[in-house]
Amino acid sequence: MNPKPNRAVGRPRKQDAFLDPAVIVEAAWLLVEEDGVDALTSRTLAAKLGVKSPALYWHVPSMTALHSLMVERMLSESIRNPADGEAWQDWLLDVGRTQRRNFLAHRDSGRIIAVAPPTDVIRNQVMPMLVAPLVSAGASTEDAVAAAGTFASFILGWVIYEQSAEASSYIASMVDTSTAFEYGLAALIGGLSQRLPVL
Amino acid sequence: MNPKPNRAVGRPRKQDAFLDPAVIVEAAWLLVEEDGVDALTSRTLAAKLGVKSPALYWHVPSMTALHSLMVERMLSESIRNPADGEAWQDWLLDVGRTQRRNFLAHRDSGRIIAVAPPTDVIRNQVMPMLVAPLVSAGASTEDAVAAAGTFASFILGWVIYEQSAEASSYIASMVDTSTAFEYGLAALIGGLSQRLPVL
DNA sequence: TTGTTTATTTATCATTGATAATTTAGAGTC
DNA sequence: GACTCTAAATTATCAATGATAAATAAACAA
Repeated sequence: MNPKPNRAVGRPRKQDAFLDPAVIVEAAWLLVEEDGVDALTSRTLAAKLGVKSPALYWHVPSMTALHSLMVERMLSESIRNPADGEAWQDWLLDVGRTQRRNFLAHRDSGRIIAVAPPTDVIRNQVMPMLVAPLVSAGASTEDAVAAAGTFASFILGWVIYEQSAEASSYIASMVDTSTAFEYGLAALIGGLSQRLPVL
Repeated sequence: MNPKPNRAVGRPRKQDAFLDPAVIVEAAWLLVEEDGVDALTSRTLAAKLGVKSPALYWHVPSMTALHSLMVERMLSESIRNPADGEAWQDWLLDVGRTQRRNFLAHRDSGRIIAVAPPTDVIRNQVMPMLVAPLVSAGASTEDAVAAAGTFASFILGWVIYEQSAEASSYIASMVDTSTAFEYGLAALIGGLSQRLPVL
Protein backbone atom coordinates (compact mmCIF):
# COMPACT_ATOMS: atom_id res chain seq x y z
CA MET A 1 0.00 0.00 0.00
CA ASN A 2 2.69 2.44 0.98
CA PRO A 3 4.83 3.26 -2.03
CA LYS A 4 8.20 1.86 -1.09
CA PRO A 5 9.95 1.03 -4.33
CA ASN A 6 13.18 -0.80 -4.88
CA ARG A 7 16.02 0.91 -3.10
CA ALA A 8 18.32 2.58 -5.60
CA VAL A 9 22.08 2.50 -5.57
CA GLY A 10 23.89 4.87 -3.33
CA ARG A 11 20.73 5.68 -1.47
CA PRO A 12 20.83 5.51 2.27
CA ARG A 13 18.63 5.03 5.14
CA LYS A 14 17.65 3.45 8.29
CA GLN A 15 14.39 1.74 7.51
CA ASP A 16 13.53 1.30 3.89
CA ALA A 17 11.37 4.35 3.48
CA PHE A 18 13.21 5.77 0.51
CA LEU A 19 11.48 8.97 -0.31
CA ASP A 20 11.73 11.10 -3.37
CA PRO A 21 9.51 13.78 -4.88
CA ALA A 22 7.67 11.40 -7.19
CA VAL A 23 6.83 9.05 -4.31
CA ILE A 24 5.69 11.96 -2.19
CA VAL A 25 3.48 13.31 -4.97
CA GLU A 26 1.94 9.90 -5.48
CA ALA A 27 1.16 9.54 -1.80
CA ALA A 28 -0.18 13.08 -1.66
CA TRP A 29 -2.73 12.37 -4.38
CA LEU A 30 -3.76 9.15 -2.70
CA LEU A 31 -4.29 11.01 0.54
CA VAL A 32 -6.26 13.79 -1.12
CA GLU A 33 -8.41 11.32 -2.97
CA GLU A 34 -9.22 9.54 0.26
CA ASP A 35 -9.73 12.40 2.66
CA GLY A 36 -9.78 15.64 0.66
CA VAL A 37 -7.30 18.43 0.32
CA ASP A 38 -7.91 19.75 3.82
CA ALA A 39 -6.47 16.51 5.14
CA LEU A 40 -3.25 17.00 3.21
CA THR A 41 -0.84 18.22 5.86
CA SER A 42 2.84 17.60 6.22
CA ARG A 43 2.14 15.30 9.15
CA THR A 44 -0.64 13.21 7.64
CA LEU A 45 1.32 12.82 4.46
CA ALA A 46 4.47 11.84 6.31
CA ALA A 47 2.49 9.33 8.33
CA LYS A 48 1.14 7.77 5.16
CA LEU A 49 4.72 7.33 4.02
CA GLY A 50 5.82 5.89 7.34
CA VAL A 51 7.99 8.86 8.11
CA LYS A 52 8.04 12.03 10.21
CA SER A 53 7.03 15.31 8.67
CA PRO A 54 10.43 17.05 8.53
CA ALA A 55 11.68 14.26 6.28
CA LEU A 56 9.45 15.60 3.52
CA TYR A 57 11.23 18.93 3.57
CA TRP A 58 14.44 17.27 2.53
CA HIS A 59 12.84 16.38 -0.79
CA VAL A 60 10.31 19.15 -1.32
CA PRO A 61 10.87 22.76 -0.29
CA SER A 62 7.35 23.56 0.89
CA MET A 63 3.78 22.42 0.83
CA THR A 64 3.03 24.92 -1.90
CA ALA A 65 5.80 23.45 -4.01
CA LEU A 66 4.29 20.04 -3.41
CA HIS A 67 0.95 21.31 -4.69
CA SER A 68 2.70 22.51 -7.82
CA LEU A 69 4.31 19.13 -8.32
CA MET A 70 0.96 17.45 -7.87
CA VAL A 71 -0.51 19.66 -10.56
CA GLU A 72 2.47 19.09 -12.82
CA ARG A 73 1.98 15.38 -12.55
CA MET A 74 -1.72 15.48 -13.24
CA LEU A 75 -1.42 17.89 -16.15
CA SER A 76 1.35 15.90 -17.74
CA GLU A 77 -0.96 12.90 -17.80
CA SER A 78 -3.77 14.95 -19.31
CA ILE A 79 -2.27 16.24 -22.53
CA ARG A 80 -1.19 14.60 -25.75
CA ASN A 81 -0.12 15.64 -29.23
CA PRO A 82 -2.52 15.30 -32.14
CA ALA A 83 -2.28 12.09 -34.11
CA ASP A 84 -1.14 12.25 -37.71
CA GLY A 85 -3.80 13.93 -39.77
CA GLU A 86 -6.05 14.54 -36.77
CA ALA A 87 -7.95 17.83 -37.10
CA TRP A 88 -7.17 20.22 -34.30
CA GLN A 89 -10.86 20.44 -33.42
CA ASP A 90 -11.10 16.71 -32.86
CA TRP A 91 -7.88 16.68 -30.91
CA LEU A 92 -8.97 19.57 -28.70
CA LEU A 93 -12.34 17.97 -28.06
CA ASP A 94 -10.65 14.79 -26.91
CA VAL A 95 -8.12 16.63 -24.78
CA GLY A 96 -10.94 18.56 -23.13
CA ARG A 97 -12.76 15.36 -22.25
CA THR A 98 -9.58 13.75 -21.01
CA GLN A 99 -8.71 16.71 -18.85
CA ARG A 100 -12.13 16.86 -17.25
CA ARG A 101 -12.04 13.13 -16.60
CA ASN A 102 -8.56 13.18 -15.14
CA PHE A 103 -9.17 16.27 -13.05
CA LEU A 104 -12.37 14.81 -11.64
CA ALA A 105 -10.49 11.62 -10.88
CA HIS A 106 -8.25 13.66 -8.58
CA ARG A 107 -10.42 14.97 -5.79
CA ASP A 108 -10.13 18.71 -5.16
CA SER A 109 -7.71 19.08 -8.05
CA GLY A 110 -9.35 22.32 -9.18
CA ARG A 111 -8.71 23.94 -5.84
CA ILE A 112 -5.16 22.69 -5.89
CA ILE A 113 -4.53 24.08 -9.37
CA ALA A 114 -5.96 27.39 -8.24
CA VAL A 115 -3.39 27.81 -5.47
CA ALA A 116 -0.36 26.15 -7.08
CA PRO A 117 2.06 28.28 -9.06
CA PRO A 118 2.88 26.60 -12.39
CA THR A 119 6.18 24.77 -12.52
CA ASP A 120 8.76 25.14 -15.26
CA VAL A 121 7.57 21.85 -16.70
CA ILE A 122 4.04 23.17 -16.96
CA ARG A 123 5.18 26.36 -18.61
CA ASN A 124 7.77 24.88 -20.91
CA GLN A 125 6.26 21.52 -21.76
CA VAL A 126 2.59 21.22 -20.94
CA MET A 127 1.32 24.59 -22.16
CA PRO A 128 3.36 24.44 -25.37
CA MET A 129 1.75 21.07 -26.09
CA LEU A 130 -1.57 22.85 -26.09
CA VAL A 131 -0.43 25.81 -28.17
CA ALA A 132 1.77 24.15 -30.76
CA PRO A 133 -0.90 22.21 -32.66
CA LEU A 134 -2.88 25.39 -33.19
CA VAL A 135 0.17 27.15 -34.54
CA SER A 136 0.93 24.17 -36.74
CA ALA A 137 -2.57 24.43 -38.10
CA GLY A 138 -1.86 27.96 -39.19
CA ALA A 139 -2.88 30.19 -36.30
CA SER A 140 -0.75 33.13 -35.22
CA THR A 141 1.05 32.77 -31.93
CA GLU A 142 -1.26 35.37 -30.42
CA ASP A 143 -4.39 33.55 -31.51
CA ALA A 144 -3.05 30.17 -30.50
CA VAL A 145 -2.08 31.33 -27.02
CA ALA A 146 -5.40 33.09 -26.57
CA ALA A 147 -7.27 30.00 -27.70
CA ALA A 148 -5.24 27.70 -25.46
CA GLY A 149 -5.71 30.01 -22.51
CA THR A 150 -9.43 30.15 -23.11
CA PHE A 151 -9.61 26.40 -23.31
CA ALA A 152 -7.55 25.86 -20.17
CA SER A 153 -9.56 28.46 -18.29
CA PHE A 154 -12.84 26.83 -19.19
CA ILE A 155 -11.66 23.40 -18.07
CA LEU A 156 -10.24 24.69 -14.81
CA GLY A 157 -13.28 26.76 -13.94
CA TRP A 158 -15.64 23.95 -14.85
CA VAL A 159 -13.86 21.41 -12.70
CA ILE A 160 -13.70 23.78 -9.76
CA TYR A 161 -17.46 24.15 -9.85
CA GLU A 162 -18.05 20.50 -10.51
CA GLN A 163 -15.85 19.50 -7.58
CA SER A 164 -17.58 21.87 -5.20
CA ALA A 165 -20.28 19.85 -3.51
CA GLU A 166 -22.58 22.84 -3.16
CA ALA A 167 -22.04 24.18 -6.66
CA SER A 168 -22.33 20.85 -8.40
CA SER A 169 -25.45 19.74 -6.55
CA TYR A 170 -26.98 23.03 -7.58
CA ILE A 171 -26.05 22.49 -11.22
CA ALA A 172 -27.04 18.85 -11.15
CA SER A 173 -30.49 19.80 -9.89
CA MET A 174 -31.15 21.42 -13.24
CA VAL A 175 -29.10 19.62 -15.87
CA ASP A 176 -26.99 16.57 -16.45
CA THR A 177 -23.50 17.78 -15.68
CA SER A 178 -21.70 15.76 -18.32
CA THR A 179 -24.16 16.80 -21.00
CA ALA A 180 -23.70 20.41 -20.01
CA PHE A 181 -19.93 20.06 -20.18
CA GLU A 182 -20.15 18.55 -23.64
CA TYR A 183 -22.36 21.42 -24.66
CA GLY A 184 -19.91 24.01 -23.40
CA LEU A 185 -16.86 22.28 -24.78
CA ALA A 186 -18.46 21.94 -28.21
CA ALA A 187 -19.56 25.56 -28.15
CA LEU A 188 -16.10 26.73 -27.20
CA ILE A 189 -14.37 24.73 -29.90
CA GLY A 190 -16.98 25.81 -32.38
CA GLY A 191 -16.36 29.42 -31.50
CA LEU A 192 -12.63 28.98 -31.83
CA SER A 193 -13.11 27.35 -35.21
CA GLN A 194 -14.92 30.43 -36.41
CA ARG A 195 -12.10 32.69 -35.31
CA LEU A 196 -9.01 30.69 -36.05
CA PRO A 197 -8.49 31.10 -39.79
CA VAL A 198 -7.24 27.57 -40.06
CA LEU A 199 -8.18 24.07 -40.95
CA MET B 1 -9.94 54.57 7.05
CA ASN B 2 -11.45 51.90 9.25
CA PRO B 3 -15.07 51.38 8.34
CA LYS B 4 -16.91 52.60 11.40
CA PRO B 5 -20.29 53.77 10.21
CA ASN B 6 -22.96 55.64 12.09
CA ARG B 7 -23.99 53.70 15.12
CA ALA B 8 -27.42 52.24 14.63
CA VAL B 9 -30.20 52.27 17.15
CA GLY B 10 -30.26 49.64 19.76
CA ARG B 11 -26.68 48.68 19.05
CA PRO B 12 -24.30 48.40 21.94
CA ARG B 13 -20.76 48.63 22.65
CA LYS B 14 -17.80 49.88 24.46
CA GLN B 15 -15.83 51.78 21.88
CA ASP B 16 -17.64 52.58 18.66
CA ALA B 17 -16.50 49.57 16.65
CA PHE B 18 -19.93 48.42 15.59
CA LEU B 19 -19.32 45.34 13.53
CA ASP B 20 -21.63 43.52 11.22
CA PRO B 21 -21.09 41.08 8.35
CA ALA B 22 -21.12 43.76 5.68
CA VAL B 23 -18.50 45.82 7.49
CA ILE B 24 -16.37 42.75 8.01
CA VAL B 25 -16.60 41.77 4.36
CA GLU B 26 -15.65 45.28 3.30
CA ALA B 27 -12.60 45.27 5.57
CA ALA B 28 -11.66 41.80 4.42
CA TRP B 29 -11.52 42.89 0.79
CA LEU B 30 -9.49 45.94 1.70
CA LEU B 31 -7.04 43.78 3.57
CA VAL B 32 -6.76 41.27 0.75
CA GLU B 33 -6.27 44.00 -1.79
CA GLU B 34 -3.44 45.46 0.25
CA ASP B 35 -1.63 42.36 1.41
CA GLY B 36 -3.02 39.38 -0.45
CA VAL B 37 -5.23 36.54 0.65
CA ASP B 38 -2.52 34.88 2.70
CA ALA B 39 -2.58 37.92 4.98
CA LEU B 40 -6.29 37.49 5.63
CA THR B 41 -6.40 35.90 9.06
CA SER B 42 -8.92 36.35 11.81
CA ARG B 43 -6.34 38.35 13.76
CA THR B 44 -5.17 40.71 11.03
CA LEU B 45 -8.73 41.35 10.00
CA ALA B 46 -9.82 42.00 13.55
CA ALA B 47 -6.91 44.37 14.03
CA LYS B 48 -7.91 46.29 10.93
CA LEU B 49 -11.34 46.73 12.47
CA GLY B 50 -9.91 47.78 15.83
CA VAL B 51 -11.17 44.65 17.50
CA LYS B 52 -9.96 41.28 18.78
CA SER B 53 -10.34 38.20 16.64
CA PRO B 54 -13.07 36.37 18.58
CA ALA B 55 -15.37 39.34 18.01
CA LEU B 56 -15.57 38.37 14.36
CA TYR B 57 -17.03 34.99 15.23
CA TRP B 58 -20.06 36.63 16.75
CA HIS B 59 -20.99 37.93 13.29
CA VAL B 60 -19.54 35.33 10.95
CA PRO B 61 -19.43 31.61 11.72
CA SER B 62 -16.05 30.82 10.19
CA MET B 63 -13.33 32.09 7.91
CA THR B 64 -14.71 29.92 5.13
CA ALA B 65 -18.12 31.50 5.54
CA LEU B 66 -16.43 34.88 5.34
CA HIS B 67 -14.83 33.88 2.06
CA SER B 68 -18.25 32.94 0.76
CA LEU B 69 -19.67 36.29 1.81
CA MET B 70 -16.78 38.06 0.11
CA VAL B 71 -17.55 36.20 -3.09
CA GLU B 72 -21.24 36.88 -2.75
CA ARG B 73 -20.57 40.57 -2.47
CA MET B 74 -18.24 40.69 -5.45
CA LEU B 75 -20.50 38.59 -7.66
CA SER B 76 -23.54 40.65 -6.81
CA GLU B 77 -21.71 43.71 -8.05
CA SER B 78 -20.69 41.95 -11.24
CA ILE B 79 -24.00 40.96 -12.78
CA ARG B 80 -26.88 42.90 -14.28
CA ASN B 81 -30.01 42.22 -16.26
CA PRO B 82 -30.12 42.96 -19.97
CA ALA B 83 -31.46 46.36 -20.93
CA ASP B 84 -34.70 46.54 -22.87
CA GLY B 85 -34.13 45.21 -26.33
CA GLU B 86 -30.49 44.37 -25.65
CA ALA B 87 -29.44 41.24 -27.52
CA TRP B 88 -28.25 38.51 -25.18
CA GLN B 89 -24.92 38.34 -27.00
CA ASP B 90 -24.22 42.00 -26.32
CA TRP B 91 -25.34 41.67 -22.74
CA LEU B 92 -23.20 38.61 -22.14
CA LEU B 93 -20.18 40.26 -23.71
CA ASP B 94 -20.55 43.23 -21.41
CA VAL B 95 -21.12 41.06 -18.35
CA GLY B 96 -17.99 39.09 -19.19
CA ARG B 97 -15.91 42.23 -19.40
CA THR B 98 -17.40 43.57 -16.20
CA GLN B 99 -16.75 40.35 -14.34
CA ARG B 100 -13.17 40.16 -15.43
CA ARG B 101 -12.62 43.79 -14.49
CA ASN B 102 -14.27 43.44 -11.09
CA PHE B 103 -12.56 40.18 -10.30
CA LEU B 104 -9.18 41.59 -11.20
CA ALA B 105 -9.96 44.61 -9.05
CA HIS B 106 -10.20 42.25 -6.09
CA ARG B 107 -6.79 40.74 -5.59
CA ASP B 108 -6.73 36.94 -5.32
CA SER B 109 -10.47 36.79 -5.92
CA GLY B 110 -10.11 33.75 -8.18
CA ARG B 111 -8.44 31.76 -5.45
CA ILE B 112 -11.09 32.86 -3.01
CA ILE B 113 -13.93 31.84 -5.33
CA ALA B 114 -12.24 28.48 -5.78
CA VAL B 115 -12.37 27.67 -2.07
CA ALA B 116 -15.62 29.35 -1.09
CA PRO B 117 -18.85 27.38 -1.19
CA PRO B 118 -21.59 29.36 -2.95
CA THR B 119 -24.08 31.06 -0.67
CA ASP B 120 -27.83 30.89 -1.05
CA VAL B 121 -27.77 34.36 -2.55
CA ILE B 122 -25.34 33.20 -5.21
CA ARG B 123 -27.42 30.18 -6.03
CA ASN B 124 -30.83 31.80 -5.87
CA GLN B 125 -30.11 35.28 -7.14
CA VAL B 126 -26.79 35.64 -8.92
CA MET B 127 -26.80 32.50 -11.03
CA PRO B 128 -30.44 32.91 -12.05
CA MET B 129 -29.57 36.40 -13.28
CA LEU B 130 -27.15 34.75 -15.66
CA VAL B 131 -29.48 32.00 -16.78
CA ALA B 132 -32.79 33.85 -17.06
CA PRO B 133 -31.96 36.08 -20.03
CA LEU B 134 -30.97 33.06 -22.07
CA VAL B 135 -34.22 31.35 -21.25
CA SER B 136 -36.11 34.53 -22.07
CA ALA B 137 -34.38 34.55 -25.40
CA GLY B 138 -35.80 31.12 -26.11
CA ALA B 139 -33.21 28.64 -24.90
CA SER B 140 -34.22 25.52 -23.01
CA THR B 141 -33.37 25.44 -19.34
CA GLU B 142 -30.76 22.79 -20.02
CA ASP B 143 -29.07 24.83 -22.71
CA ALA B 144 -29.25 28.03 -20.71
CA VAL B 145 -27.73 26.45 -17.61
CA ALA B 146 -25.02 24.79 -19.67
CA ALA B 147 -24.23 28.06 -21.40
CA ALA B 148 -24.17 30.03 -18.15
CA GLY B 149 -21.96 27.42 -16.52
CA THR B 150 -19.59 27.49 -19.43
CA PHE B 151 -19.42 31.26 -19.30
CA ALA B 152 -18.88 31.38 -15.55
CA SER B 153 -16.23 28.66 -15.76
CA PHE B 154 -14.30 30.51 -18.40
CA ILE B 155 -14.30 33.74 -16.43
CA LEU B 156 -13.26 32.05 -13.21
CA GLY B 157 -10.48 30.04 -14.79
CA TRP B 158 -9.22 33.00 -16.72
CA VAL B 159 -9.03 35.22 -13.68
CA ILE B 160 -7.29 32.55 -11.64
CA TYR B 161 -4.55 32.34 -14.24
CA GLU B 162 -4.39 36.07 -14.72
CA GLN B 163 -4.07 36.65 -10.98
CA SER B 164 -1.30 34.11 -10.62
CA ALA B 165 1.93 36.05 -10.93
CA GLU B 166 3.76 33.13 -12.51
CA ALA B 167 0.99 32.17 -14.90
CA SER B 168 0.18 35.67 -16.02
CA SER B 169 3.77 36.72 -16.59
CA TYR B 170 4.10 33.62 -18.72
CA ILE B 171 1.03 34.50 -20.75
CA ALA B 172 1.98 38.15 -20.96
CA SER B 173 5.36 37.22 -22.39
CA MET B 174 3.57 36.00 -25.50
CA VAL B 175 0.37 37.99 -25.90
CA ASP B 176 -1.47 41.00 -24.60
CA THR B 177 -3.61 39.57 -21.86
CA SER B 178 -6.64 41.78 -22.41
CA THR B 179 -6.60 41.14 -26.13
CA ALA B 180 -6.44 37.44 -25.48
CA PHE B 181 -9.35 37.65 -23.09
CA GLU B 182 -11.43 39.52 -25.64
CA TYR B 183 -10.55 36.87 -28.16
CA GLY B 184 -11.66 34.07 -25.88
CA LEU B 185 -14.80 35.81 -24.72
CA ALA B 186 -15.85 36.58 -28.28
CA ALA B 187 -15.12 33.02 -29.36
CA LEU B 188 -17.15 31.60 -26.50
CA ILE B 189 -20.15 33.82 -27.14
CA GLY B 190 -19.87 33.14 -30.84
CA GLY B 191 -19.90 29.42 -30.16
CA LEU B 192 -22.90 29.74 -27.89
CA SER B 193 -24.71 31.76 -30.56
CA GLN B 194 -24.26 28.90 -32.97
CA ARG B 195 -25.74 26.41 -30.53
CA LEU B 196 -28.48 28.35 -28.83
CA PRO B 197 -31.34 28.36 -31.33
CA VAL B 198 -32.24 31.88 -30.40
CA LEU B 199 -31.44 35.30 -31.48
C1' DT C 1 39.02 2.97 11.30
C1' DT C 2 37.83 7.41 10.63
C1' DG C 3 35.48 10.97 8.50
C1' DT C 4 31.96 12.76 5.11
C1' DT C 5 27.64 12.93 3.04
C1' DT C 6 22.78 11.91 2.86
C1' DA C 7 18.61 11.30 4.91
C1' DT C 8 15.98 11.06 8.82
C1' DT C 9 14.30 11.98 13.78
C1' DT C 10 13.50 14.78 17.89
C1' DA C 11 12.55 19.14 19.68
C1' DT C 12 10.74 23.38 19.11
C1' DC C 13 8.44 27.82 17.15
C1' DA C 14 5.19 31.11 15.65
C1' DT C 15 0.82 31.35 13.43
C1' DT C 16 -3.72 30.13 12.85
C1' DG C 17 -8.86 29.00 13.38
C1' DA C 18 -11.77 28.30 16.87
C1' DT C 19 -14.09 27.95 21.49
C1' DA C 20 -15.05 28.72 26.50
C1' DA C 21 -15.45 31.72 30.11
C1' DT C 22 -15.72 36.31 31.45
C1' DT C 23 -16.90 41.17 31.19
C1' DT C 24 -19.09 45.34 29.77
C1' DA C 25 -22.58 48.33 28.28
C1' DG C 26 -27.15 49.64 26.34
C1' DA C 27 -32.32 48.95 26.64
C1' DG C 28 -36.39 48.03 28.88
C1' DT C 29 -38.99 47.65 33.13
C1' DC C 30 -40.36 49.04 37.35
C1' DG D 1 -32.45 55.77 39.53
C1' DA D 2 -31.69 50.82 40.48
C1' DC D 3 -32.23 46.17 38.42
C1' DT D 4 -32.10 43.05 35.19
C1' DC D 5 -31.52 41.08 30.58
C1' DT D 6 -29.18 40.48 26.57
C1' DA D 7 -25.96 41.72 22.75
C1' DA D 8 -21.38 42.02 21.80
C1' DA D 9 -17.09 42.25 22.94
C1' DT D 10 -12.54 40.66 25.65
C1' DT D 11 -9.15 37.51 27.80
C1' DA D 12 -7.40 33.04 28.01
C1' DT D 13 -6.59 28.96 25.95
C1' DC D 14 -6.34 24.82 22.54
C1' DA D 15 -4.98 21.81 19.03
C1' DA D 16 -3.27 21.78 14.43
C1' DT D 17 -0.12 23.41 11.08
C1' DG D 18 4.10 24.78 8.26
C1' DA D 19 8.57 25.16 9.04
C1' DT D 20 13.37 25.10 10.94
C1' DA D 21 17.42 23.82 13.91
C1' DA D 22 19.95 20.45 16.11
C1' DA D 23 20.99 15.79 16.80
C1' DT D 24 21.59 11.20 14.89
C1' DA D 25 22.33 7.22 12.09
C1' DA D 26 23.43 4.66 7.93
C1' DA D 27 26.06 4.21 3.80
C1' DC D 28 30.18 5.25 1.49
C1' DA D 29 35.01 6.79 0.75
C1' DA D 30 39.62 7.14 2.25
